[in-house]
Amino acid sequence: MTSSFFQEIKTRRVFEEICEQIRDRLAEGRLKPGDKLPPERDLAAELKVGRPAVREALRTLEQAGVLEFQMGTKGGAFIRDGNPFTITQSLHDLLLVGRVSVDSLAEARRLISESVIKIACVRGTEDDFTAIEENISAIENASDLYQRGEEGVHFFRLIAEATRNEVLIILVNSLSDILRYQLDKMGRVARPELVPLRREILKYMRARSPEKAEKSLQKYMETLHAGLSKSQKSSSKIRTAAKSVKAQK
Amino acid sequence: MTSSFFQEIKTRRVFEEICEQIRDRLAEGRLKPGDKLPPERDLAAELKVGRPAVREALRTLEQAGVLEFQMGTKGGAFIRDGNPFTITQSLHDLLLVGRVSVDSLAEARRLISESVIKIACVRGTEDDFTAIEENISAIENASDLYQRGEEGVHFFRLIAEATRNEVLIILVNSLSDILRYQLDKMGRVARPELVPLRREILKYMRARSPEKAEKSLQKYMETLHAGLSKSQKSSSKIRTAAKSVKAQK
DNA sequence: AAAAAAACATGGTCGGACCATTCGTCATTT
DNA sequence: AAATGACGAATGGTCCGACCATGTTTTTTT
Repeated sequence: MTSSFFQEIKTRRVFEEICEQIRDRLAEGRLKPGDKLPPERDLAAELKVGRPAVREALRTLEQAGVLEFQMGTKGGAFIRDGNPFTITQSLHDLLLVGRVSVDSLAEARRLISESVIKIACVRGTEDDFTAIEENISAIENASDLYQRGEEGVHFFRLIAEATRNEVLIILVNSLSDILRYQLDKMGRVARPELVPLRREILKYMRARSPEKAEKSLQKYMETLHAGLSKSQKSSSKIRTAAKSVKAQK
Repeated sequence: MTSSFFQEIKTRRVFEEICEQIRDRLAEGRLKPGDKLPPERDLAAELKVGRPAVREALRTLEQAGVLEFQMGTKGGAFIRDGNPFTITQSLHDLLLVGRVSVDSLAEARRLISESVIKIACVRGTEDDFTAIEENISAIENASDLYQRGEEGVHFFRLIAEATRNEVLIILVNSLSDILRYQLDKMGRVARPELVPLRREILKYMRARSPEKAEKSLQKYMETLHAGLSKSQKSSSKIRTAAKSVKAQK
């Protein structure tokens, strides 16, 4: 007999049914990004449930990045085209409750980035490389360490975008945002030794040399993550990154 | 003048403040997994807000995988140790609203798996390999295609677990669950040609040969994902995977 | 002592009310 | 006639109080 002969009994709550119905309409294509849901009161009447149940369902879907709200007349709940920040939030929550470590996040970023750069070498266009070049200049000319950090995350984002793979872009961005926040917490430091490496990476991308670009990126990552793992000892100092991490539009 | 001279005005809603306070308590270490929050009514009184606002906040945190609820006396809201399923849900929602494609999910899984197996070759223990061996037997002896699919996902999970990296485990599981669901939708097919490949992968893992194991995995992935990209044309048939995908405990 | 029933605490749901924000309309002013 | 401002309507945001559903604890009954 399999271990799943009996399945766990879970009381279905009203708001869960509502969520499922809305997700089903999405899957069927009867709801699409940009569409507006009926007013809460109408929805409640139609579903024969109370308004609080509807609100909890909509709130859940908002947190999931499926809905967004606008107030006032002509306001309401709109289907949005997703919100990659939910991935960041989820990963950060897993860090908060100790389910994942900073080390594992850093390693995941390193591995994914190494795959990403190889693809970016192949698929990147001259426009991508130009954008990266401008970003590198922006980093070098950054007026302060904060701005430098912002542009540093952007550096990874631009490389990921060159892959044209939405999932990789989202993952790289989420991991970068979280790790940058963790690095910031233990004090920002200048890393002038990274300057030549960035240009080296770009050079190899333009030369369409995945292996060399990957090698350069590995050196880059090594420098970037140096000292990160020490943070684990003071995990109680973790702060919620949601306040500082910029939402990914 | 920078483009961020004016910053967007965002009305802070009450429930958002409550969420932030709870996340802050988590970050400070004053709340830990297993802890129980005060009853909703008490929380509302303490925060000088209404019970609905508290409920919406708790609901949001439940959806985020930070809280779980139990009913009855001695019930309440408990801090849980995270819920990797939130990642699956988020990625699936992004697929539902068309923000990511099945192709990009498949490619991401392929790339991450290729990195994962190399690490698993190095860090895997004999226990890991034994578990994988038993899994392979389970796949071959599966009574039906459904069970075979279940065990097939488990195959990836076991390899990922050998890396000892929580983030990689979660990502591989999430991507596998979503892709398996997509594959199921277009009809399950037997793939006997995969049988020898699995044993080949395991053989190279035991031999600690990352490159050879990766090569075998690439062949495996190629077969597995064959025909997946056609699914994009009928994206309207996407169904919510939440009903079928097993929660990751 | 065991079983059944009642009491209780807690989340789940409901209905209604009122506030806050936004947009459209229309009167007022210039 | 055009800009300005006041008002009202629609909608989400919040609150209150009540009751239901569930699961634990206590009491009562057998």
